Amino acid sequence: MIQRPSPSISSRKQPKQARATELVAAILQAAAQVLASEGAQRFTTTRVAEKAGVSVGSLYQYFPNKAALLFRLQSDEWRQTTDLLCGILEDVEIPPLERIRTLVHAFIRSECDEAAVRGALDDAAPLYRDAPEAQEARAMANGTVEAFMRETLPEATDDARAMAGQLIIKTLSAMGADFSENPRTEAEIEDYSDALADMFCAYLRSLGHQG
Amino acid sequence: MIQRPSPSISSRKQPKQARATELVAAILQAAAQVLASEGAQRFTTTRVAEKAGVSVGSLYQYFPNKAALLFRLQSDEWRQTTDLLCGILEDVEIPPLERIRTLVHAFIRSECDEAAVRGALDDAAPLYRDAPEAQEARAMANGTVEAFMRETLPEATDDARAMAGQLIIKTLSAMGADFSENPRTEAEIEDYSDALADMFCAYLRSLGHQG
DNA sequence: GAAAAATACGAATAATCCTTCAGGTTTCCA
DNA sequence: TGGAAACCTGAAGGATTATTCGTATTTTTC
Repeated sequence: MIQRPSPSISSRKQPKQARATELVAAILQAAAQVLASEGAQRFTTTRVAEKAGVSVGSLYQYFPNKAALLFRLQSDEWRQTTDLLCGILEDVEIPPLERIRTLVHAFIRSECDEAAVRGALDDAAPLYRDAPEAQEARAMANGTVEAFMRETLPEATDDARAMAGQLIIKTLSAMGADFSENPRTEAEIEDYSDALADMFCAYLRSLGHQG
Repeated sequence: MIQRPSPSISSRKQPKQARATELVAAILQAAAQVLASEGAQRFTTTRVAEKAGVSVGSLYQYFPNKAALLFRLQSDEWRQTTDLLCGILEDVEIPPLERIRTLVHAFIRSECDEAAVRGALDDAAPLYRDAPEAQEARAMANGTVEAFMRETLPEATDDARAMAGQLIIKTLSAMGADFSENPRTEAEIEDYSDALADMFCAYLRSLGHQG
Protein backbone atom coordinates (compact mmCIF):
# COMPACT_ATOMS: atom_id res chain seq x y z
CA MET A 1 0.00 0.00 0.00
CA ILE A 2 1.42 3.30 -1.12
CA GLN A 3 1.00 6.10 1.38
CA ARG A 4 -0.05 9.18 -0.45
CA PRO A 5 2.04 12.22 0.41
CA SER A 6 0.49 14.53 2.98
CA PRO A 7 1.42 17.95 1.68
CA SER A 8 1.49 20.77 4.15
CA ILE A 9 -1.74 22.48 3.49
CA SER A 10 -1.90 25.37 5.92
CA SER A 11 -1.82 28.84 4.48
CA ARG A 12 1.76 29.86 3.95
CA LYS A 13 1.36 33.45 5.00
CA GLN A 14 -1.21 35.63 6.68
CA PRO A 15 -2.20 38.75 4.75
CA LYS A 16 -0.93 41.87 6.49
CA GLN A 17 -2.42 44.50 4.25
CA ALA A 18 -6.01 45.21 3.30
CA ARG A 19 -5.55 44.49 -0.39
CA ALA A 20 -4.06 41.12 0.42
CA THR A 21 -7.10 40.17 2.47
CA GLU A 22 -9.37 41.13 -0.39
CA LEU A 23 -7.19 39.17 -2.73
CA VAL A 24 -7.56 36.02 -0.66
CA ALA A 25 -11.31 36.53 -0.54
CA ALA A 26 -11.41 37.01 -4.29
CA ILE A 27 -9.42 33.83 -4.79
CA LEU A 28 -11.71 31.80 -2.56
CA GLN A 29 -14.79 33.08 -4.30
CA ALA A 30 -13.31 32.44 -7.72
CA ALA A 31 -12.22 28.99 -6.62
CA ALA A 32 -15.76 28.08 -5.62
CA GLN A 33 -17.05 29.38 -8.92
CA VAL A 34 -14.52 27.47 -10.97
CA LEU A 35 -15.21 24.34 -9.00
CA ALA A 36 -18.93 24.66 -9.49
CA SER A 37 -18.90 25.59 -13.14
CA GLU A 38 -15.97 23.59 -14.47
CA GLY A 39 -15.82 20.61 -12.16
CA ALA A 40 -12.96 19.13 -10.19
CA GLN A 41 -11.23 17.88 -13.32
CA ARG A 42 -10.74 21.36 -14.75
CA PHE A 43 -10.09 23.04 -11.42
CA THR A 44 -6.76 24.69 -12.09
CA THR A 45 -4.72 27.22 -10.19
CA THR A 46 -4.32 29.23 -13.37
CA ARG A 47 -8.04 29.19 -14.04
CA VAL A 48 -8.84 30.25 -10.49
CA ALA A 49 -6.34 33.09 -10.63
CA GLU A 50 -7.70 34.23 -13.95
CA LYS A 51 -11.29 34.20 -12.70
CA ALA A 52 -10.23 36.09 -9.58
CA GLY A 53 -8.49 38.69 -11.73
CA VAL A 54 -5.14 37.95 -10.10
CA SER A 55 -1.89 36.39 -11.19
CA VAL A 56 -1.01 32.81 -10.37
CA GLY A 57 1.95 33.96 -8.37
CA SER A 58 -0.32 35.84 -5.99
CA LEU A 59 -2.35 32.72 -5.45
CA TYR A 60 0.78 30.85 -4.45
CA GLN A 61 1.66 33.59 -2.02
CA TYR A 62 -1.24 32.61 0.22
CA PHE A 63 -1.80 28.96 -0.65
CA PRO A 64 1.23 26.68 -0.75
CA ASN A 65 -0.35 24.48 -3.39
CA LYS A 66 -3.57 23.50 -5.10
CA ALA A 67 -4.50 21.03 -2.37
CA ALA A 68 -4.37 23.79 0.22
CA LEU A 69 -6.85 25.84 -1.74
CA LEU A 70 -9.21 22.91 -2.07
CA PHE A 71 -8.84 22.05 1.59
CA ARG A 72 -9.62 25.60 2.55
CA LEU A 73 -12.85 25.50 0.57
CA GLN A 74 -13.79 22.18 2.11
CA SER A 75 -12.83 23.35 5.55
CA ASP A 76 -14.99 26.47 5.30
CA GLU A 77 -17.99 24.48 4.11
CA TRP A 78 -17.43 21.99 6.85
CA ARG A 79 -17.23 24.53 9.62
CA GLN A 80 -20.41 26.15 8.37
CA THR A 81 -22.23 22.83 8.31
CA THR A 82 -21.06 21.62 11.69
CA ASP A 83 -22.06 24.91 13.30
CA LEU A 84 -25.51 24.48 11.87
CA LEU A 85 -25.84 20.90 13.00
CA CYS A 86 -24.39 21.40 16.46
CA GLY A 87 -26.84 24.21 17.03
CA ILE A 88 -29.69 21.85 16.28
CA LEU A 89 -28.36 18.97 18.35
CA GLU A 90 -27.74 21.08 21.42
CA ASP A 91 -31.24 22.51 21.66
CA VAL A 92 -32.45 20.61 24.73
CA GLU A 93 -35.90 22.19 24.51
CA ILE A 94 -36.81 19.79 21.71
CA PRO A 95 -37.15 16.01 22.06
CA PRO A 96 -34.14 14.12 20.69
CA LEU A 97 -35.91 12.36 17.85
CA GLU A 98 -37.41 15.59 16.65
CA ARG A 99 -33.98 17.14 16.71
CA ILE A 100 -32.73 14.31 14.54
CA ARG A 101 -35.44 14.97 12.02
CA THR A 102 -34.66 18.67 11.93
CA LEU A 103 -30.99 17.89 11.58
CA VAL A 104 -31.48 15.55 8.67
CA HIS A 105 -33.55 18.08 6.81
CA ALA A 106 -31.12 20.88 7.52
CA PHE A 107 -28.13 18.85 6.45
CA ILE A 108 -29.57 17.48 3.23
CA ARG A 109 -30.88 20.91 2.41
CA SER A 110 -27.52 22.54 2.92
CA GLU A 111 -25.83 19.92 0.78
CA CYS A 112 -28.32 20.46 -2.02
CA ASP A 113 -28.13 24.22 -1.85
CA GLU A 114 -24.52 24.09 -2.95
CA ALA A 115 -24.62 20.79 -4.73
CA ALA A 116 -22.27 21.88 -7.51
CA VAL A 117 -19.46 22.97 -5.21
CA ARG A 118 -19.87 20.08 -2.78
CA GLY A 119 -20.03 17.50 -5.51
CA ALA A 120 -16.89 18.82 -7.13
CA LEU A 121 -15.18 18.98 -3.74
CA ASP A 122 -16.01 15.34 -3.24
CA ASP A 123 -14.53 14.52 -6.62
CA ALA A 124 -11.38 16.36 -5.64
CA ALA A 125 -11.19 14.76 -2.21
CA PRO A 126 -8.28 12.45 -3.18
CA LEU A 127 -6.14 15.55 -3.55
CA TYR A 128 -6.53 16.77 0.00
CA ARG A 129 -8.16 14.18 2.22
CA ASP A 130 -4.93 12.51 3.33
CA ALA A 131 -3.46 15.70 4.70
CA PRO A 132 -3.16 15.69 8.48
CA GLU A 133 -5.19 18.89 8.71
CA ALA A 134 -8.14 17.19 7.04
CA GLN A 135 -8.02 14.21 9.36
CA GLU A 136 -7.84 16.47 12.36
CA ALA A 137 -10.88 18.38 11.14
CA ARG A 138 -12.84 15.16 10.77
CA ALA A 139 -11.88 14.06 14.27
CA MET A 140 -13.64 17.05 15.83
CA ALA A 141 -17.43 17.41 16.19
CA ASN A 142 -17.56 13.89 17.56
CA GLY A 143 -17.93 15.33 21.02
CA THR A 144 -21.23 16.92 20.18
CA VAL A 145 -22.52 13.73 18.67
CA GLU A 146 -21.46 11.68 21.66
CA ALA A 147 -23.17 14.08 24.04
CA PHE A 148 -26.32 13.87 22.01
CA MET A 149 -26.20 10.10 21.95
CA ARG A 150 -25.73 9.96 25.71
CA GLU A 151 -28.87 12.00 26.05
CA THR A 152 -30.84 9.98 23.53
CA LEU A 153 -29.75 6.53 24.67
CA PRO A 154 -29.00 6.94 28.38
CA GLU A 155 -29.25 3.23 29.12
CA ALA A 156 -27.18 1.85 26.29
CA THR A 157 -23.58 0.77 26.70
CA ASP A 158 -20.84 3.11 25.58
CA ASP A 159 -19.95 0.80 22.73
CA ALA A 160 -23.51 0.60 21.46
CA ARG A 161 -23.88 4.36 21.67
CA ALA A 162 -20.66 5.05 19.84
CA MET A 163 -21.60 2.59 17.12
CA ALA A 164 -25.04 4.12 16.65
CA GLY A 165 -23.59 7.62 16.54
CA GLN A 166 -20.94 6.68 14.01
CA LEU A 167 -23.47 4.85 11.88
CA ILE A 168 -25.85 7.79 11.75
CA ILE A 169 -23.11 10.30 11.03
CA LYS A 170 -21.57 8.20 8.31
CA THR A 171 -24.90 7.39 6.75
CA LEU A 172 -25.89 11.01 6.75
CA SER A 173 -22.69 12.32 5.25
CA ALA A 174 -22.63 9.54 2.68
CA MET A 175 -26.20 10.28 1.65
CA GLY A 176 -25.36 13.97 1.56
CA ALA A 177 -22.52 13.27 -0.84
CA ASP A 178 -24.86 11.26 -3.02
CA PHE A 179 -27.27 14.17 -3.06
CA SER A 180 -24.52 16.57 -4.06
CA GLU A 181 -23.51 14.43 -6.99
CA ASN A 182 -27.00 13.68 -8.29
CA PRO A 183 -29.27 16.71 -8.44
CA ARG A 184 -32.79 16.21 -7.14
CA THR A 185 -36.08 18.03 -7.23
CA GLU A 186 -37.49 19.94 -4.28
CA ALA A 187 -40.04 17.22 -3.60
CA GLU A 188 -37.49 14.40 -3.75
CA ILE A 189 -35.30 16.21 -1.27
CA GLU A 190 -38.14 16.49 1.24
CA ASP A 191 -39.25 12.90 0.75
CA TYR A 192 -35.76 11.49 1.09
CA SER A 193 -35.04 13.58 4.15
CA ASP A 194 -38.21 12.38 5.80
CA ALA A 195 -37.50 8.77 4.96
CA LEU A 196 -33.96 9.08 6.25
CA ALA A 197 -35.21 10.66 9.47
CA ASP A 198 -37.81 7.90 9.78
CA MET A 199 -35.06 5.34 9.48
CA PHE A 200 -32.85 6.97 12.09
CA CYS A 201 -35.75 7.38 14.50
CA ALA A 202 -36.91 3.81 14.09
CA TYR A 203 -33.37 2.64 14.74
CA LEU A 204 -32.88 4.79 17.82
CA ARG A 205 -36.23 3.75 19.20
CA SER A 206 -35.41 0.09 18.71
CA LEU A 207 -32.12 0.59 20.55
CA GLY A 208 -33.91 2.34 23.39
CA HIS A 209 -36.43 -0.44 23.84
CA GLN A 210 -34.00 -3.29 24.20
CA GLY A 211 -31.75 -1.59 26.68
CA MET B 1 -23.47 23.90 -15.84
CA ILE B 2 -20.93 22.23 -18.06
CA GLN B 3 -22.01 18.84 -19.31
CA ARG B 4 -19.09 16.50 -19.11
CA PRO B 5 -18.46 14.63 -22.35
CA SER B 6 -19.85 11.12 -22.44
CA PRO B 7 -17.10 9.23 -24.23
CA SER B 8 -18.05 6.04 -25.96
CA ILE B 9 -16.82 3.47 -23.60
CA SER B 10 -17.71 0.13 -25.12
CA SER B 11 -14.85 -2.07 -26.21
CA ARG B 12 -13.78 -1.03 -29.65
CA LYS B 13 -13.13 -4.50 -30.98
CA GLN B 14 -13.78 -8.06 -29.93
CA PRO B 15 -10.72 -10.29 -29.78
CA LYS B 16 -10.79 -12.87 -32.56
CA GLN B 17 -7.70 -14.81 -31.67
CA ALA B 18 -6.71 -16.62 -28.54
CA ARG B 19 -3.72 -14.44 -27.79
CA ALA B 20 -5.87 -11.36 -27.98
CA THR B 21 -8.24 -12.76 -25.37
CA GLU B 22 -5.34 -13.46 -23.07
CA LEU B 23 -4.01 -10.00 -23.69
CA VAL B 24 -7.28 -8.42 -22.63
CA ALA B 25 -7.31 -10.57 -19.51
CA ALA B 26 -3.75 -9.57 -18.72
CA ILE B 27 -4.63 -5.91 -19.15
CA LEU B 28 -7.63 -6.17 -16.85
CA GLN B 29 -5.63 -7.93 -14.20
CA ALA B 30 -2.81 -5.43 -14.45
CA ALA B 31 -5.28 -2.56 -14.35
CA ALA B 32 -6.73 -3.82 -11.08
CA GLN B 33 -3.24 -4.18 -9.66
CA VAL B 34 -2.17 -0.71 -10.69
CA LEU B 35 -5.37 0.75 -9.33
CA ALA B 36 -4.92 -1.02 -6.02
CA SER B 37 -1.24 -0.32 -5.55
CA GLU B 38 -0.83 3.12 -7.08
CA GLY B 39 -4.26 4.68 -6.61
CA ALA B 40 -6.56 6.41 -9.04
CA GLN B 41 -4.26 9.40 -9.38
CA ARG B 42 -1.40 7.37 -10.82
CA PHE B 43 -3.57 5.03 -12.83
CA THR B 44 -2.10 5.46 -16.28
CA THR B 45 -2.57 3.59 -19.52
CA THR B 46 1.18 3.37 -19.90
CA ARG B 47 1.61 1.98 -16.41
CA VAL B 48 -1.13 -0.58 -16.94
CA ALA B 49 0.37 -1.70 -20.22
CA GLU B 50 3.79 -1.97 -18.66
CA LYS B 51 2.50 -4.05 -15.75
CA ALA B 52 0.58 -6.27 -18.17
CA GLY B 53 3.73 -6.77 -20.23
CA VAL B 54 2.19 -5.36 -23.39
CA SER B 55 2.49 -2.13 -25.32
CA VAL B 56 0.21 0.86 -24.92
CA GLY B 57 -0.91 0.46 -28.49
CA SER B 58 -2.27 -2.97 -27.75
CA LEU B 59 -4.25 -1.60 -24.86
CA TYR B 60 -5.84 0.96 -27.15
CA GLN B 61 -6.75 -1.79 -29.58
CA TYR B 62 -9.31 -3.15 -27.14
CA PHE B 63 -10.20 -0.14 -25.04
CA PRO B 64 -11.02 3.09 -26.83
CA ASN B 65 -9.71 5.17 -23.94
CA LYS B 66 -8.77 5.16 -20.31
CA ALA B 67 -12.33 5.68 -19.16
CA ALA B 68 -13.40 2.52 -20.95
CA LEU B 69 -10.83 0.51 -19.07
CA LEU B 70 -11.95 1.93 -15.75
CA PHE B 71 -15.56 1.38 -16.61
CA ARG B 72 -14.87 -2.20 -17.53
CA LEU B 73 -13.29 -2.83 -14.13
CA GLN B 74 -16.18 -1.16 -12.38
CA SER B 75 -18.70 -3.00 -14.48
CA ASP B 76 -17.15 -6.36 -13.71
CA GLU B 77 -17.10 -5.67 -9.99
CA TRP B 78 -20.64 -4.47 -10.16
CA ARG B 79 -21.96 -7.50 -11.98
CA GLN B 80 -20.23 -9.74 -9.47
CA THR B 81 -21.74 -7.87 -6.53
CA THR B 82 -25.26 -7.69 -7.91
CA ASP B 83 -25.24 -11.38 -8.67
CA LEU B 84 -24.29 -12.06 -5.09
CA LEU B 85 -26.91 -9.75 -3.66
CA CYS B 86 -29.72 -10.85 -5.96
CA GLY B 87 -29.06 -14.44 -5.00
CA ILE B 88 -29.56 -13.53 -1.37
CA LEU B 89 -32.65 -11.42 -1.92
CA GLU B 90 -34.43 -14.04 -4.00
CA ASP B 91 -34.11 -16.86 -1.48
CA VAL B 92 -37.76 -17.06 -0.39
CA GLU B 93 -36.97 -19.78 2.14
CA ILE B 94 -35.59 -17.19 4.52
CA PRO B 95 -37.62 -14.43 6.21
CA PRO B 96 -37.13 -11.02 4.58
CA LEU B 97 -35.46 -9.30 7.49
CA GLU B 98 -32.99 -12.12 7.86
CA ARG B 99 -32.20 -11.84 4.19
CA ILE B 100 -31.50 -8.15 4.68
CA ARG B 101 -29.06 -8.95 7.42
CA THR B 102 -27.28 -11.54 5.32
CA LEU B 103 -27.19 -9.10 2.43
CA VAL B 104 -25.66 -6.31 4.44
CA HIS B 105 -22.93 -8.57 5.75
CA ALA B 106 -22.22 -10.00 2.32
CA PHE B 107 -22.07 -6.60 0.70
CA ILE B 108 -19.87 -4.92 3.26
CA ARG B 109 -17.63 -7.95 3.29
CA SER B 110 -17.23 -7.93 -0.47
CA GLU B 111 -16.44 -4.23 -0.43
CA CYS B 112 -13.79 -4.71 2.21
CA ASP B 113 -12.24 -7.72 0.55
CA GLU B 114 -11.22 -5.54 -2.36
CA ALA B 115 -11.12 -2.24 -0.59
CA ALA B 116 -8.05 -1.00 -2.45
CA VAL B 117 -9.52 -1.51 -5.91
CA ARG B 118 -12.99 -0.29 -5.00
CA GLY B 119 -11.72 2.75 -3.21
CA ALA B 120 -9.56 3.73 -6.16
CA LEU B 121 -12.45 3.05 -8.52
CA ASP B 122 -14.58 5.42 -6.49
CA ASP B 123 -11.88 8.06 -6.71
CA ALA B 124 -11.78 7.61 -10.47
CA ALA B 125 -15.56 7.67 -10.82
CA PRO B 126 -15.61 11.18 -12.29
CA LEU B 127 -13.80 9.80 -15.31
CA TYR B 128 -16.44 7.27 -16.26
CA ARG B 129 -19.65 7.79 -14.33
CA ASP B 130 -21.27 10.14 -16.82
CA ALA B 131 -21.00 7.74 -19.71
CA PRO B 132 -24.38 6.41 -20.81
CA GLU B 133 -23.23 2.84 -20.32
CA ALA B 134 -22.63 3.52 -16.64
CA GLN B 135 -26.02 5.09 -16.11
CA GLU B 136 -27.67 2.18 -17.86
CA ALA B 137 -25.86 -0.23 -15.60
CA ARG B 138 -27.04 1.61 -12.52
CA ALA B 139 -30.63 1.58 -13.77
CA MET B 140 -30.72 -2.22 -13.72
CA ALA B 141 -31.03 -4.39 -10.60
CA ASN B 142 -33.83 -2.14 -9.41
CA GLY B 143 -36.29 -4.82 -10.47
CA THR B 144 -34.94 -7.27 -7.93
CA VAL B 145 -35.07 -4.70 -5.18
CA GLU B 146 -38.63 -3.73 -6.04
CA ALA B 147 -39.73 -7.35 -6.00
CA PHE B 148 -38.13 -7.82 -2.62
CA MET B 149 -39.76 -4.71 -1.26
CA ARG B 150 -43.16 -5.84 -2.50
CA GLU B 151 -42.66 -9.04 -0.59
CA THR B 152 -41.40 -7.31 2.55
CA LEU B 153 -43.92 -4.48 2.65
CA PRO B 154 -47.01 -5.91 0.96
CA GLU B 155 -49.36 -3.34 2.42
CA ALA B 156 -47.37 -0.17 1.78
CA THR B 157 -48.08 2.14 -1.12
CA ASP B 158 -45.93 1.92 -4.22
CA ASP B 159 -44.38 5.29 -3.43
CA ALA B 160 -43.48 4.35 0.11
CA ARG B 161 -41.99 1.07 -1.04
CA ALA B 162 -39.94 2.69 -3.76
CA MET B 163 -38.65 5.28 -1.34
CA ALA B 164 -37.67 2.70 1.25
CA GLY B 165 -35.94 0.58 -1.37
CA GLN B 166 -33.99 3.51 -2.77
CA LEU B 167 -33.04 4.65 0.68
CA ILE B 168 -31.68 1.27 1.69
CA ILE B 169 -29.79 0.78 -1.55
CA LYS B 170 -28.27 4.21 -1.47
CA THR B 171 -27.35 3.96 2.18
CA LEU B 172 -25.78 0.61 1.66
CA SER B 173 -23.71 1.58 -1.35
CA ALA B 174 -22.68 4.84 0.28
CA MET B 175 -21.56 3.02 3.41
CA GLY B 176 -19.80 0.47 1.25
CA ALA B 177 -17.88 3.25 -0.45
CA ASP B 178 -16.91 4.64 2.93
CA PHE B 179 -15.65 1.24 3.96
CA SER B 180 -13.59 0.94 0.81
CA GLU B 181 -11.90 4.25 1.42
CA ASN B 182 -11.21 3.78 5.13
CA PRO B 183 -9.80 0.38 6.02
CA ARG B 184 -11.31 -1.32 9.03
CA THR B 185 -10.53 -4.22 11.29
CA GLU B 186 -12.33 -7.52 11.08
CA ALA B 187 -14.26 -6.75 14.28
CA GLU B 188 -15.30 -3.30 13.15
CA ILE B 189 -16.62 -4.71 9.91
CA GLU B 190 -18.84 -7.17 11.74
CA ASP B 191 -20.07 -4.62 14.24
CA TYR B 192 -20.88 -2.04 11.60
CA SER B 193 -22.63 -4.59 9.43
CA ASP B 194 -24.78 -5.68 12.35
CA ALA B 195 -25.63 -2.13 13.29
CA LEU B 196 -26.50 -1.28 9.71
CA ALA B 197 -28.70 -4.36 9.47
CA ASP B 198 -30.33 -3.42 12.78
CA MET B 199 -31.12 -0.02 11.39
CA PHE B 200 -32.64 -1.36 8.18
CA CYS B 201 -34.70 -3.91 10.05
CA ALA B 202 -35.99 -1.39 12.55
CA TYR B 203 -36.95 0.88 9.68
CA LEU B 204 -38.71 -1.81 7.69
CA ARG B 205 -40.55 -3.02 10.77
CA SER B 206 -41.73 0.48 11.55
CA LEU B 207 -43.00 0.85 8.00
CA GLY B 208 -44.82 -2.48 8.25
CA HIS B 209 -46.58 -1.56 11.49
CA GLN B 210 -48.11 1.66 10.32
CA GLY B 211 -49.49 0.23 7.08
C1' DG C 1 3.72 -21.54 -48.64
C1' DA C 2 2.14 -17.05 -49.87
C1' DA C 3 -1.20 -13.51 -49.51
C1' DA C 4 -4.34 -11.45 -46.33
C1' DA C 5 -6.09 -10.46 -41.98
C1' DA C 6 -5.36 -9.71 -37.30
C1' DT C 7 -2.46 -8.27 -33.82
C1' DA C 8 1.34 -6.04 -31.49
C1' DC C 9 4.66 -2.49 -30.91
C1' DG C 10 6.41 1.97 -28.93
C1' DA C 11 8.47 6.39 -30.19
C1' DA C 12 6.48 10.65 -31.07
C1' DT C 13 2.87 14.14 -30.60
C1' DA C 14 0.23 17.49 -28.52
C1' DA C 15 -1.81 19.05 -24.65
C1' DT C 16 -2.24 20.26 -19.84
C1' DC C 17 -0.82 21.54 -15.48
C1' DC C 18 1.73 22.84 -11.02
C1' DT C 19 4.99 25.66 -9.34
C1' DT C 20 8.91 28.96 -9.26
C1' DC C 21 11.40 33.20 -9.46
C1' DA C 22 13.46 37.46 -11.02
C1' DG C 23 11.88 41.78 -11.31
C1' DG C 24 8.36 45.44 -10.88
C1' DT C 25 4.66 47.98 -7.92
C1' DT C 26 2.29 49.49 -3.86
C1' DT C 27 1.94 50.45 1.00
C1' DC C 28 3.82 51.52 5.37
C1' DC C 29 6.56 54.05 8.65
C1' DA C 30 10.07 57.00 10.55
C1' DT D 1 10.32 61.99 1.62
C1' DG D 2 12.92 57.95 1.33
C1' DG D 3 13.81 53.44 2.27
C1' DA D 4 12.05 48.98 3.72
C1' DA D 5 8.67 45.63 3.77
C1' DA D 6 4.88 43.64 1.68
C1' DC D 7 2.84 42.50 -2.41
C1' DC D 8 1.97 41.40 -7.26
C1' DT D 9 3.22 39.77 -11.93
C1' DG D 10 3.31 36.21 -15.59
C1' DA D 11 6.53 33.99 -18.56
C1' DA D 12 9.13 29.83 -18.32
C1' DG D 13 10.62 25.40 -16.41
C1' DG D 14 9.80 20.76 -15.55
C1' DA D 15 6.88 17.00 -15.40
C1' DT D 16 3.16 14.01 -16.64
C1' DT D 17 -0.15 11.93 -19.66
C1' DA D 18 -3.69 10.29 -23.29
C1' DT D 19 -3.66 8.92 -27.68
C1' DT D 20 -2.00 8.10 -32.53
C1' DC D 21 0.03 5.78 -36.34
C1' DG D 22 3.60 3.85 -39.27
C1' DT D 23 5.85 -0.38 -38.99
C1' DA D 24 6.79 -5.11 -37.58
C1' DT D 25 5.15 -9.59 -36.25
C1' DT D 26 2.05 -13.39 -35.87
C1' DT D 27 -1.92 -16.10 -37.25
C1' DT D 28 -5.27 -17.60 -40.54
C1' DT D 29 -6.82 -18.84 -44.95
C1' DC D 30 -6.62 -20.86 -49.35
